[in-house]
Amino acid sequence: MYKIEFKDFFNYSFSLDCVIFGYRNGQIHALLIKRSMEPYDGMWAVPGDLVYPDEDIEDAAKRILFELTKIGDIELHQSQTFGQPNRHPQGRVITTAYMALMRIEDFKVEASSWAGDFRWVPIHEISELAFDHNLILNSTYELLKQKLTQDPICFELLPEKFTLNEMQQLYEYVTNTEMDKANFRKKVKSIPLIEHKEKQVNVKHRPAKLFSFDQDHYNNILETKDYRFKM
Amino acid sequence: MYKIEFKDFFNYSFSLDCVIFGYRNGQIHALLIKRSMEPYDGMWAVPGDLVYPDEDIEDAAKRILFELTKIGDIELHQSQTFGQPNRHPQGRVITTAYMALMRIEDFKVEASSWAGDFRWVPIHEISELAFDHNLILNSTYELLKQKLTQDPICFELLPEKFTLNEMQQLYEYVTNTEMDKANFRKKVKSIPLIEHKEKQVNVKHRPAKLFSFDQDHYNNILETKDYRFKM
DNA sequence: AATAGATATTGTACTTTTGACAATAAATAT
DNA sequence: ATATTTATTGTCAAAAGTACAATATCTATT
Repeated sequence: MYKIEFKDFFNYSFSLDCVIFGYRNGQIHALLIKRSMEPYDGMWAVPGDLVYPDEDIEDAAKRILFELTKIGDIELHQSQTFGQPNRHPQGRVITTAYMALMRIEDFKVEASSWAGDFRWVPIHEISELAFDHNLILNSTYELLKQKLTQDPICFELLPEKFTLNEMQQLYEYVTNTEMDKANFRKKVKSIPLIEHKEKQVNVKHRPAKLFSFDQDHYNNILETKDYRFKM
Repeated sequence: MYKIEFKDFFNYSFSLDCVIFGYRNGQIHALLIKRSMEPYDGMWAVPGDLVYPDEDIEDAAKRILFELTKIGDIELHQSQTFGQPNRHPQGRVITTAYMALMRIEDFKVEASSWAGDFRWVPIHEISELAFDHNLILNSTYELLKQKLTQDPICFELLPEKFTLNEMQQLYEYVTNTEMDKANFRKKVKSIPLIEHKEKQVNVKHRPAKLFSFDQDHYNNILETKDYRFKM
């Protein structure tokens, strides 16, 4: 039996992986990058990076996200932590996954940030990824689906102004069930949304009313009513 | 600006903290240990330990739990990961919390395991703990409360055979609301429980029927019915 | 301007679930 | 036998959920 010395306990490394989901064409996509270094050179992966020695992990997740997308001030949800001893070929690296949701059209490429290529890939068309990233991605997608039924986060995926049908399609997609329009509307009516006078444009039929979600407005309403989001 | 070298990224340490909840006298308790070494010598803390270099983190959580309680084969739920740079005075230690639920009466002390003292402390009477363990404990208690409404885990806290009133009291405790007996029963009736012919003994009134939860039985029923636990 | 086509939006009737509260049942103690 | 105490079941109205029908409002076409 070998003896473990104290210094052996400071031989770990710690990384973060940002699972970024976006919604487009009725499908949830994940943002993947193509690795341009070993290990797993050339393979697709969830964007991640090592945590700096003096950096808080939540800050690190924000930094990585900003370096990649130039988007700050976005909400991050901690997902799970993965620590199989052999998950990284170059040493003991434990990783925590964070989840972020964004509108794909808000995403602006910044050449400087990542050497390799990147892609939005529909969640059901993702092939083999580097490391244990398939596991990380799938677990985090499960978290997303769960959170969508409990918290008003679908609005982070939908356009700033959206129709109720767009919202319904998103829920039909993630739950994989068809829903009745009228009944869906009844349920949504209890959510404190902002109702615009504007309507859809460039459609060749009756245009739908546009709605949006405002966190402050939502919080204000919740102080008077007691309402719990549930879908 | 200092240059970070590759080796600096392998200067971390990684620990696990096991938040163990038990139920007794109508209150949720957490198992705490008294530290008998620096740092925070003499303070109470959530039991935790460093992860061995070749050890999977879930295995580590099971090991720690077993060393402490001699209980194996218990379900562990990953809670959150905490990584503030200064959370450990002796270096950069990132920690993942795991949650375990048990019946306090099943707990057997083993002198060999932990030098210091230990205690079951009611969750609302916990004072200042070592490290950021108050944060860890509170966050994990929130997770417990949330899981209790979604998954059939209350049975890990209740006695093997329990009455519906005992179950109701547990839910009244965690939600901090009084519930109607009749309506609580109606809700519980849809959960596939085992109903015993036995009744409560040593009570000076009409004895209540005893129930228990069996995971296999539960899973079997779920294959035919489509039922989703919800409290 | 009238009409067809398409989707948005509202309404209605029925079923299921929830919530408040009353009534009955089964034990112990006197 | 009766009082006491808690267990368990029943009832009824309100609320929420479900299926489906009816109406409204746009564009495109004649």
